[in-house]
Amino acid sequence: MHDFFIPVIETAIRLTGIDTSKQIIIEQPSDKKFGDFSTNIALLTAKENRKNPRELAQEIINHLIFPPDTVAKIEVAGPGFINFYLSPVFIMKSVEQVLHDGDSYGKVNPGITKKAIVEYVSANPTGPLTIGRGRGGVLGDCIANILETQGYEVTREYYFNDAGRQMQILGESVRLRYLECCGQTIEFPDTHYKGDYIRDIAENIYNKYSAALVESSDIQIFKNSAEEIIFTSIKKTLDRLSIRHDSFFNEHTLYKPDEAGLTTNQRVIDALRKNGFIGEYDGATWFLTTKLGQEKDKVLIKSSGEPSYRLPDIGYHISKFERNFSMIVNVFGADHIDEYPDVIEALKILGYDTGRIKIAINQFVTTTVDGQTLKMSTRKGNADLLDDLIDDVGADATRLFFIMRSKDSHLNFDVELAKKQSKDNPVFYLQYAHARICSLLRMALQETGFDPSLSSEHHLLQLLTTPAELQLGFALLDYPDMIKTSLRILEPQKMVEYLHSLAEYFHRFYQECPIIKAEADICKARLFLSLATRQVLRNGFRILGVSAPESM
RNA sequence: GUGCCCGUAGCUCAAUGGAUAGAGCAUCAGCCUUCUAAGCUGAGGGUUACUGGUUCGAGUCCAGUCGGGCGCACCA
Repeated sequence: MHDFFIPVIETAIRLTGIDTSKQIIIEQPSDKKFGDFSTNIALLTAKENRKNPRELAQEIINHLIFPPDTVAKIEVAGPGFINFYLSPVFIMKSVEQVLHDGDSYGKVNPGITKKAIVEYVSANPTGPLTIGRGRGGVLGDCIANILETQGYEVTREYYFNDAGRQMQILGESVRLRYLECCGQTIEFPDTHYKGDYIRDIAENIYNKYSAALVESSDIQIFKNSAEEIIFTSIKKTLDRLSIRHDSFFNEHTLYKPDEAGLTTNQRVIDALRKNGFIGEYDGATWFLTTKLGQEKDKVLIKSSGEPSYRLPDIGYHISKFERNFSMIVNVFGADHIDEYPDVIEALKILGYDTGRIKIAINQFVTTTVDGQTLKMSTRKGNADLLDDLIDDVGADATRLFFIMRSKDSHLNFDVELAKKQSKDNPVFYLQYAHARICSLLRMALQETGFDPSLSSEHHLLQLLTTPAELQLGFALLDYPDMIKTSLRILEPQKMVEYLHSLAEYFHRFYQECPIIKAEADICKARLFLSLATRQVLRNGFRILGVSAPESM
């Protein structure tokens, strides 16, 4: 609706002859008695123009020209707000638009395709996915879904490294468990992976090779088997939550020389060195971040000659730029919070437009079962596993619970609540609204022969004028704006909140307005309104990755 | 010690710098011979951790204090 209001207001301001350097903001007042939309532009510009805000607001109003049957009332209120009230006809015409657009309602048709990349999960294959990773996975998936509705061609990417020290330790951990399988008594170091899955992998190898590998000190076969088994299990877990990736980017790619014989890592070092940000001491190569005001320099190449994770990370982001993504979204957990500023700084030095990069950091998840909190750590092997959670509460509840709170809030996942098949569980509230509409439409077909596809009768919607109907209609009209907001702040939680209100408005409408029992035209109009509501619920559910049951 | 996140109703959480801070759960009182009561209506419940500052206007921005979480490796 911003596009609807802004040009008209801009014109009016120009006609009043005042300074318009301030940006015009259209907002929805918290209370409907202040209108459907409102702007504070008179308040913002009054001082610099030495005018009384209320008088200025009235002057602006005098020059506002909206198309007929759109804005029913405009008034000055409070200290100088301009409040707009939409006409019922306008609201109901928007509902016709929902029915017309169907699955595309809320989507933006791009003139030029913009490319976006969303990187999420990106767990190295050292163990099964934890609940914490799951939150990031669902968050990333939803952000990617939102981007797709806004005209982006989205690449969903998983970045991983199967070469580093952690993978060595993984291989060693499996080898030790294998030796146990062969009857040896071993001492298991604290630094190694202790989870039961390591034993399973070791047994798997033992079943295949018996004791043939006992003498070999080569851990390659242990590492490789572990990687294969673990990666398969990670993908399977993600699949259960409908989280998918188009591209798995192995860090190894960055170690391959180009035509000039240089690896990406070498190119990064050279470019940073040219700009004076590389130093060599203590046998290592450093990114001189102290020059940027940080406390410590950061190692790029270890004294062993291997790159630290930071160097390929920079190279990886260069690859994102070289693949021409106009928006680059990185989703990761709060434990990686210190990782990205260095990468951004390096990219800035190298001349990349870091404004394209958006970081979405999700805070941790604590799960409570019977009031007890569980904590996770992959290495100690006491991780709370994502698979167990899905087994427990199902995919819909898992997804919805992960994103029904803002990503910045430390999520408290109440397992008992998510398990409940009752109204306490927010998942059911949303799905129930959908199922109820489906049931209603089935009944309507049976009783009145209602045909949802009769678009020639959509104009009947304009007969609807009760507060409950208009409130519901307005919410449907608001859907496209809500998606845009959700994208701007990278926050699918907005969508959950919106759908909750939509469901609530529908239930109220259903309660107050007889539908099948109403007079024929009103009946049709109300069925169309229900149909439009179901459409928006479905579109929203699709973005969140929650199923839309036809009956419950 | 330091960087980031959080502190809002009994509990879990909302609130692009706007008007009287809102939902759900829990508590209490109503609504099914009528399209799904997994629903609806109403009531109670607040010094937005604290102290200053900026602003016409602060839960929101700035400074500081207190409390909780996560980081601060030549691990990723």
